[in-house]
Amino acid sequence: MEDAVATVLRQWQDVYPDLDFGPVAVIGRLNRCAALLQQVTETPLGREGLTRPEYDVLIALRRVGGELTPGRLARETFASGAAVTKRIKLLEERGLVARRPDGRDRRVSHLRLTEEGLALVDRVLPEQLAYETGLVSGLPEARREELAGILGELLLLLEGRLGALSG
Amino acid sequence: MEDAVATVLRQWQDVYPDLDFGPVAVIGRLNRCAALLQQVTETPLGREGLTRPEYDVLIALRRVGGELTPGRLARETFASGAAVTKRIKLLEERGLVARRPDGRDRRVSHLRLTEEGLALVDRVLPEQLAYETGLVSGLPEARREELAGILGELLLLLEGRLGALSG
DNA sequence: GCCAGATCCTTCACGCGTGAAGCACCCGCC
DNA sequence: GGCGGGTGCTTCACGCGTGAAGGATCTGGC
Repeated sequence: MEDAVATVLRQWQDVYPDLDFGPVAVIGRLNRCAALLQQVTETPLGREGLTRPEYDVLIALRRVGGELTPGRLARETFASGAAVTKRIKLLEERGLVARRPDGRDRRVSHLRLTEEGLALVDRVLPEQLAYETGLVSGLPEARREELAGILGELLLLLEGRLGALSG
Repeated sequence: MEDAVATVLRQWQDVYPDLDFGPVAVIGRLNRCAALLQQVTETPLGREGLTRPEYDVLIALRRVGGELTPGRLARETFASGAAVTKRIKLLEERGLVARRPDGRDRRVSHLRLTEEGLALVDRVLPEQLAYETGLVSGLPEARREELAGILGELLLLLEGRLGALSG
């Protein structure tokens, strides 16, 4: 029994026997895992009427425990400014997030969770966590830690590399 | 020096000391790695005027070595039928892909790479592969293989789980 | 033969993210 | 003190993917 990417790799080796598809074994699987996970992890959030990116905004605010400016929020959730503007708009309309103008700099505002937003996160986050635990629970504990460790190394590399490219 | 997800995990442990964020260490990093990689791997393709999904269509046709129906192509690239329809349309207009009606079943058609499409793939794929090799080359060979292995296990699990959910 | 239901692809309306442009505002220099 | 450049957010037009609906075609049972 092999995974979908393993099948693809065998096909490639037949087509281009001289090329090394090693990176595809990593990157292809990474992309595929992420795609499946994103598809699936939206399911429990969907029951609360949230998308993943919206949830990401809410939990970013919860995580820092205080207020964030739109710009900080964009950096915190790895999203573009324009995307954050739209998401904030929706979350504000739903009463989950509130805005407070800055006294000194009138370009910025400060965002925080409302009572309702906080309650939502405190309710949903444990559920979501339990759900995600179930998704990876097929992998033994030691294997999961190994995976998290190597992904951490890779992530550090990629962040460095991207930082070098974009700024 | 820690990666971005490690920072986030520390914040979470302060906010909810009783919850286990183990799955986030895996899933969060996976998503973040995939996001960075997708952003970055489009760069060399962009020089050829291709998006990642378009490239995926082309290489799927190259990989199987023959013709594919739109439906097969959708399954092969893990995309929706509607998305494939649009992509085929563009690739046809650019002369990279050609369509041949089926003699027996007039609902379907068979897609193949044109000469030009084949030449494009044979030129771009090695470049792309070299580029991707560079991206993961910071990780030692053994570590990469370990990563590919564990990701394969996880992928197999997720594919099984998703298959169970969706049919 | 023919009809019901299944299959395959395409079309449609819509939502969401994007990069570029726009706008308001702050700061440092002269 | 005012002006140029920089910063922070929002708006805009657009592209792309999505799920649902549509339309054409095949197939099996009668």
